Amino acid sequence: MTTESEYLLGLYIVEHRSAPPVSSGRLAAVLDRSPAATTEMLQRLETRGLVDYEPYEGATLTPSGRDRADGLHRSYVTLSWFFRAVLDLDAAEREAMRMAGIVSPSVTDRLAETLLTNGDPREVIESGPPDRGE
Amino acid sequence: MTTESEYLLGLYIVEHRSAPPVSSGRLAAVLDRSPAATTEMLQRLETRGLVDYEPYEGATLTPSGRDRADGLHRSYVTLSWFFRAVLDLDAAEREAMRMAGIVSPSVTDRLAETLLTNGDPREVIESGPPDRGE
DNA sequence: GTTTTATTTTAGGTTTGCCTAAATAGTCGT
DNA sequence: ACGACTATTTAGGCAAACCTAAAATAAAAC
Repeated sequence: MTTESEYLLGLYIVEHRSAPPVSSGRLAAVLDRSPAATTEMLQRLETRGLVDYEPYEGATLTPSGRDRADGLHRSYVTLSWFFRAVLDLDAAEREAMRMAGIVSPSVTDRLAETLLTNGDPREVIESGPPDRGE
Repeated sequence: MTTESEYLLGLYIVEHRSAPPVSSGRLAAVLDRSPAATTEMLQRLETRGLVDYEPYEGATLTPSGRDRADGLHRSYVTLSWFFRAVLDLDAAEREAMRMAGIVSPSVTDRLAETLLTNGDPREVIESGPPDRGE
């Protein structure tokens, strides 16, 4: 299920940079996979009700997919922030993305809480686009 | 390569609880896999030079495998400590184990550094058995 | 020293995810 | 409207891990 998460998060991020649907090629580039593999996965995600997929057009997150992606994005932002602000690591963006799908919510939730309590709060949660109109 | 890591770390931990070699069944129980899957993996690890494997006996980490496992164990201890002492999560042992094989060393290294600098240092690095005679 | 029991291994099969190459569909210029 | 180009999809394959059931082996019990 962890690969699935990467696709969902990638989709989420791309959807917020330019309007959906997201083409296979675009997503493939972001995730560093072949377009063919990406198409295949998008089709799989559709059967799971997580995206709407239109051949030659691209994919759009369904409400259910967006839910999942939203949680992943929250984790991603938290991790990313932690890596940069606390561990002082740049270039850990990609790693944060990978990890968002792997770490259990209890960990990222607690991490976020801890950061907000002990650290500079502010743009932790709101640093990404948590939603935007259809 | 992440599954491989789990096996190496499991092997490392079991080797330090009772003397090697580690049987398939024992390792299977620790990693929550079927004995058959474990046997198969041990054979694969042998072809990669990471363990010595004796049928019906079990596996022993080679120097090269022990090197790898040692790094993983260091990460594991760091993560485990972080989860418990900073995030105040119990029962994250298993997650720490899983993550040790996934997080890049740069992250766990920096995490360890940061903990040692800012937190209660003490038994962070030395909390596990970092080595013991053959 | 057999037989029973427990463990380990092999056999056979499945799923997931990826890739390359070939086919197909859309798009744009003229 | 046609051809050329580009992007996407399908086809065919492969590798990694896992599982269950059956066979083999080792160890213990009698």
